[in-house]
Amino acid sequence: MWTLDRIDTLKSLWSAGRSAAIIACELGVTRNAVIGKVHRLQEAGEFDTFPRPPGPPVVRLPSGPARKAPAARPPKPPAEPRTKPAKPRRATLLRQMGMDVVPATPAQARPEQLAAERSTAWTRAEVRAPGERPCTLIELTHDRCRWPLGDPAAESFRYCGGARAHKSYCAHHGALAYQPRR
DNA sequence: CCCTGATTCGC
DNA sequence: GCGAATCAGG
Repeated sequence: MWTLDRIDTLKSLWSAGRSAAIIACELGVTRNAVIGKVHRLQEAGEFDTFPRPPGPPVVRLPSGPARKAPAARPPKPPAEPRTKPAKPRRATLLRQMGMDVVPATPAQARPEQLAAERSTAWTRAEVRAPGERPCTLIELTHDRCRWPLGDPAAESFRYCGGARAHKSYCAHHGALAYQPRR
């Protein structure tokens, strides 16, 4: 069911450049459900202030070197006919959500990956806002600021959680998010 | 084959 | 309104 909270989460994650598959995993629905809802919100004019920013997604997958192919494989037995279409594997979706994407030590991080992370909007959220009460997605209710803090792929990722004042944000972050045309 | 969003249309 | 199935593409 698309509650107000879930719609806000959808808008927040979609606007942050997260893919439909990732948002779907977060909300416990399918990718089609997410895409369909986004389209309906746009149709209803509800997404005017939540455009998907142009450019590549905020969280990028490493395009990494190809895995080594196994030397030889025994011939596969003919597959059983499927009764149901295959669902996307959860492991794949989790991998997409950023798990295992960042190497254990910074020294092992590939330069292009670090560059991609530096260029994301998330690194702008270093400044502490007044009234900030960092919270997880689960704790993020409708009346709390949805400004993202830190790397969404990291365990430490939080939302601002301050009192909602302007659109989806507290007064401080609302002023950052919505600036008058200069 | 991995993935992406877009569209249609029965429910 | 919802979202599975399908489509079109990287």
